[in-house]
Amino acid sequence: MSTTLVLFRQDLRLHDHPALIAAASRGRVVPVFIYDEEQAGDWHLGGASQWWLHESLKSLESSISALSGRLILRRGDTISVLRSLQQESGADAIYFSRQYQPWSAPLETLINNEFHDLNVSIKRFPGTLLHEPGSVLTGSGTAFKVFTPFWRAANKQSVALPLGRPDVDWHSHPLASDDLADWQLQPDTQRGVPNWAEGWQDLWKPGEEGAHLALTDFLEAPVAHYAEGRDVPAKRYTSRLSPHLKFGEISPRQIWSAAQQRKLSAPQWSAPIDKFLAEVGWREFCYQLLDLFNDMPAKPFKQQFAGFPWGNNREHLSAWQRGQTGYPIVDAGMRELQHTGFMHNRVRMIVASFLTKHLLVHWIEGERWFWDCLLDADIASNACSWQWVAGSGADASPYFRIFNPIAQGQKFDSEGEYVKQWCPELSKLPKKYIHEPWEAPQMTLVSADLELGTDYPLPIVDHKTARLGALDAYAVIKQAS
DNA sequence: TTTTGAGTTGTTCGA
DNA sequence: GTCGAACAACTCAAA
Repeated sequence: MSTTLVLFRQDLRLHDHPALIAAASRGRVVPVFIYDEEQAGDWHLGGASQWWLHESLKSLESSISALSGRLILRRGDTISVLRSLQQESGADAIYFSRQYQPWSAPLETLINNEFHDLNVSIKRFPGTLLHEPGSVLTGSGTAFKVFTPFWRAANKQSVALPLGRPDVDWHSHPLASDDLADWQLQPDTQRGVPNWAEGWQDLWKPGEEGAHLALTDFLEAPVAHYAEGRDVPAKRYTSRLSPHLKFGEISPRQIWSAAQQRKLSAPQWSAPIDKFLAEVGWREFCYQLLDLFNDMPAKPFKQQFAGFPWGNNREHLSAWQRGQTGYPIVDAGMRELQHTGFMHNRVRMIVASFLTKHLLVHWIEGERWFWDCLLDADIASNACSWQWVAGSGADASPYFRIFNPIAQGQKFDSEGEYVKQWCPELSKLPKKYIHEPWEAPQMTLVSADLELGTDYPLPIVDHKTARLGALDAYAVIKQAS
């Protein structure tokens, strides 16, 4: 009887899991998750993501327990842990889903080398992307660097139907397993750590079941309004699937398949459903770009940006991080991020444009902050999106596209609902001034119980001046290219 | 090889 | 108040 170690990584699900299916078909299965803090180097899981990981593992643990199995948790160096687990369990194979982070391929090679001479079969399986990097190419065989043609070409390829959950003969040997709580992935108020994740339990339902609920709820009705609604941060017209997808609680092809079915049952919603799928397409696009350019998280994709005159104003960066820039839509977004581990997509663009263009702070600072604060922080999407906003990425936003935080607020949060939710000190301000409180007459401020500079900051930079400054800075790039 | 058309999400200015 | 043009030129992808 064969025994296979299934190494769970960012694929914390039991359905549509090719590695698990293959393992189940050959005999007993030992499900393992290894918490390796060194593996990703600078890009170890951020705080918010650690919270989610804890919850997601708890969920996977209980799903496996319900099927009379036991998820083995171990902490430490992946190779050493695998070596001892293989010995303890007598496994003759190790299966896992392929991952695409820059540090994943080297690790997979190490695993191969480690077990090569021990007669342990190492196999990796797809399951994290719709299209493997390298499988969607231009006519001349190169990677696409523009999204639209990439997605058109990708859509000409078929996507297989998702697979079901296999019947698994779980290994019953008493292997030692860590207690999840000992990993201290979450703030521990008993140890005096402030509970920055207060209330997150009510906002999110990590785990495979929660992922499918989110998908079903979204496709049930909100998706109908997706095309325009996704731009309104006060409304719930986005899927909020990103953290589930990041941890692989749901696979992109499960999403793809459910969306295609929805197009059949609600053909009138085909357009917004395709719009939604294009966002899944962006995730694919980002991963194939990362595959093409491993340094994406730290280096500009466009060479000429290496000499960009970024400022390094720590006070500006700190005001941005704390949601104290004096621009309500920016501050609301940054506070939503702090309080929920999430930020609405439209607002992500606004705050990112503000940091990189108004404040001329290097995009990598924003990338790092998002990495720590976002539940859905994903190495490919995060890096590509920051570079897209900054202008240094593939298919990037042109340099002169500088979001006006006042106009964006007025356009997408016209009633000021979103701002009032996250910046309660502005809640009595009439909506005429909600996106530019400094324009309000003194009388209005008094009756709104608001003293600018005390209750809420004055703008840390003037929009018009900052915009011109950004255009100047980008002129340097023009000359360089 | 050369040519041609197109490219996620915007803003400002002036008619 | 609304609308179109300018912003600036480049790179990509396909014919």
